[in-house]
Amino acid sequence: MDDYLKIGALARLSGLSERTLRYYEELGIITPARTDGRTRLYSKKDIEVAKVANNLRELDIPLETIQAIASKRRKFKTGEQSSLAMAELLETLSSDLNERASKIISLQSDLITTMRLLRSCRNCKNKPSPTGCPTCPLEINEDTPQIVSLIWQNP
Amino acid sequence: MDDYLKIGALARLSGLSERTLRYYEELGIITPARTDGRTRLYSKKDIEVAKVANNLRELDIPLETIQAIASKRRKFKTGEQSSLAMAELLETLSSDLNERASKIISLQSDLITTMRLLRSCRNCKNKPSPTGCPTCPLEINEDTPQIVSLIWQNP
DNA sequence: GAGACCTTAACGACGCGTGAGAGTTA
DNA sequence: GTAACTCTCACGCGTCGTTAAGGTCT
Repeated sequence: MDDYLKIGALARLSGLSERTLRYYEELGIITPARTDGRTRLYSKKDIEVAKVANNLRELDIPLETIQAIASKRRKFKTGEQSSLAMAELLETLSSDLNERASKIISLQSDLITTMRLLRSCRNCKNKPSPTGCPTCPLEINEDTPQIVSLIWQNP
Repeated sequence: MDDYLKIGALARLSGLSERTLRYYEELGIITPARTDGRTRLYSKKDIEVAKVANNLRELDIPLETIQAIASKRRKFKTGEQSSLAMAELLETLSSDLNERASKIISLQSDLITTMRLLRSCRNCKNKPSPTGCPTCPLEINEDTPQIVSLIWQNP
């Protein structure tokens, strides 16, 4: 009995809402046991699964992918086949993550450059627009990070 | 005339769909000119904005945030005020990205460990389940990555 | 009896995909 | 004039958040 959590306790522990936990059950991602009164009982394994699912969702990994990882193994008869299929899945995920990571890194450096440029507007009394401040350091040139174009639109 | 793109051309160039470009206009993120026949004409600045928006969306940064960055400046009268507010926005974004990056890195190392474990199932003829293969290297111990619990559920 | 839990059911937001039907452009 | 493009609705989906009603468990 002590080995099981009810939904509220798991929600607090895992960071997922009760609604979300029920929804994941609908999708077959977590399959808790039940009492006679239909109260969900989450085992230690279920708890781990909930945490992992939350971690993955925080990286915006689609539920479809999570579901695939959770269910793929059952579709095979031997460890051989299953491990091959699983490895392929994880490989795909891993290379996705690599792409994301490199995008994040390059965006980070753009952000830092942009914040440095912005610091030189610290005492500027001009109107913050291309027409109000035509010599603004934000005015686009070759070295300006792309993201500046989002800030420095007309008017 | 040559300086403007119509929606189809921009879609091909930016990676955003036509629908998405129209939606971003609804939100005020991109505001193209129009011909007399209401065909949208995107300037070079608009094109940059579209690309940036796409980059940010590929990192699952919410449109709300993109919209905020695109519109915040206009709400202030001087460069001073605007740059302060903008810096705050970018700061928040940057620290979000830091968190994401570190989550990605730790997940990546879990994935690599897991794929290594899976390689030892390469010639296994057992049924891939805790009961079918009780000595499986995936069986959870202290060093097993959390994500394995997603793979290695019952039955 | 109080508080946590159950189910069903429904509505809403976000970020678009998809299609219909009509109009524009080269 | 015709082919290719574009326009404006408008509905639908996934992933929940939220509220509600009415019941059950401990």
